[in-house]
Amino acid sequence: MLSPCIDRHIQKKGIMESSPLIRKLSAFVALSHVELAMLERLHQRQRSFVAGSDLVYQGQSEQAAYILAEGWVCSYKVQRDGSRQIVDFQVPGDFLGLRSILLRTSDHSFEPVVDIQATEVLKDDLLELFAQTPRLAMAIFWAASRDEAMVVEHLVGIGRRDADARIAHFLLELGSRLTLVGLGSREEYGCPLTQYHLADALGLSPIHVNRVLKQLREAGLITFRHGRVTIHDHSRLVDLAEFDPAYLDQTGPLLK
Amino acid sequence: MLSPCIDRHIQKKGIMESSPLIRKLSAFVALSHVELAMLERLHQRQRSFVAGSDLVYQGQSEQAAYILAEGWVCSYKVQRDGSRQIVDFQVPGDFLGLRSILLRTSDHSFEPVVDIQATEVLKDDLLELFAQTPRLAMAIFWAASRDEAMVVEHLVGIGRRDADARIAHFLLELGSRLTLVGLGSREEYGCPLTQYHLADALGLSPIHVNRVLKQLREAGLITFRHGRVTIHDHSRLVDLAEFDPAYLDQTGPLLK
DNA sequence: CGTTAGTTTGATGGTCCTCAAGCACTGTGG
DNA sequence: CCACAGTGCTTGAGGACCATCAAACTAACG
Repeated sequence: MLSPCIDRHIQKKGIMESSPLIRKLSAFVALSHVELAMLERLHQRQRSFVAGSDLVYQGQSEQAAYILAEGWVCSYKVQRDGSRQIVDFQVPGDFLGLRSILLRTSDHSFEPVVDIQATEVLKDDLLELFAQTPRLAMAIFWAASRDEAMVVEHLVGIGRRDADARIAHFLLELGSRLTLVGLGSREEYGCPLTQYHLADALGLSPIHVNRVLKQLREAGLITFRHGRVTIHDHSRLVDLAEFDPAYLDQTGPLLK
Repeated sequence: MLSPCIDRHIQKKGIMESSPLIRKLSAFVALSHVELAMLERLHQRQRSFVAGSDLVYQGQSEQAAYILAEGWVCSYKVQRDGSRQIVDFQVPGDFLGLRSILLRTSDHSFEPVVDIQATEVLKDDLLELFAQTPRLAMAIFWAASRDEAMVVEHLVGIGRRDADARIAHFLLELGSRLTLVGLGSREEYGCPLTQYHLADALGLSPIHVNRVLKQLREAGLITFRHGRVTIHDHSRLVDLAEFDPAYLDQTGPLLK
């Protein structure tokens, strides 16, 4: 009667209080107990970082990645004139710096938006994981592919959508991502970003972001306020943003 | 006296007429003979595609990637209103659709800019390669990371650079990439793109692209004409574009 | 109660888009 | 040989979207 007991233990953890990463990867593969245990072992080396001071500096040449456990981070590049472009936000369950682990220098910086908890993952840990459990390797590669798809969609938004659609699309994407890891719903989610963050991410000025947010709010579509995003009319918002979540690829486990 | 002979054979191929992919990966790892042979074996299933008709359709769910041997391709997403955003261009030696191999649906389309030659790579071939030669897997993962870094830089360009700098940066990046695979020099390279391609890639209108190109030409910086890009004043152009090629990570073999 | 971070509003102007049309080159068929 | 259509490049005029400058307002916090 031992193994059922272990079963129940893991299942309980898996369903009740599983880490955001596990929830996310479960959208791709149904993870076995062994794989869950491997992932668990990865979560040693817990680190904390305070809001505002960078984790990784642009130009730094080190080889560590992180799994974000709690809080929000943004990755960005700064220009010579001081303006910055936020490339992406990381929410719990996301990897940080996975891409730059193989490039000679990190090509961008990470800044915690709020105080965060993250677990450090060394290059060698990852390579070992890849060698031992190919399915897990696939799952992590899937997560990386999904991250890149988000960057691509972001690119399309900045290149081809006007400010309204751009903001609407961005807030809808965040909603989907947070819902996947159990931190939001279709109607609302907590969001510690300022309007300046939105501006830096979307290639707009903070003033214009403010005006568009006001407009969306008064149109009864969405409210962005006091660290909370509330979606009043989901379908009209989707229509305005031309939001098609297919690129997020989170419609349920693919591999059994 | 057999193995030296083979040696010379491979070396000759390696230096004189090696494939663009091999030249590119050699910027990351110094490849052994075994690894070279593995790569060679990947180049079965040669395919040709004609300019204009898509390789992979947006929304298609299939799992093949390609290695581009000859010609140019662009990957793009179309909007509902018909405008399109080109995400990236692929030149010889580049992978196509490597990312979408794990996502349920391809999140973008590929269009050959000119007639192309490409070799098809199946998911399983790739997985087998990964299992057998970890160093080669690393090299391919490096190439994928580099591709993503280019998309990120592209994002920054559209978000934060004005039209002049954006075009200058774009043409400088192409020059660096082509030089790496032996298809260009610091001063010039062949380029089959139209001004419409530039517009679709850079989030500008074709009209504006034309005006800016004229301006850059008259300033004695760069000429984009008759399928050829000529860089007249490299350092001033780099300055205008704030071009820092670090993100391309092609400064020579990293792993011995 | 002053300071700071974040939000809000107004006025002005520039970059870049859209509409419109002419030009150059290439290939095609009468 | 020449009209022609098609593709790509070029130029002009007017206007939209969004940036910049300036400043008031609110809320949180020591």
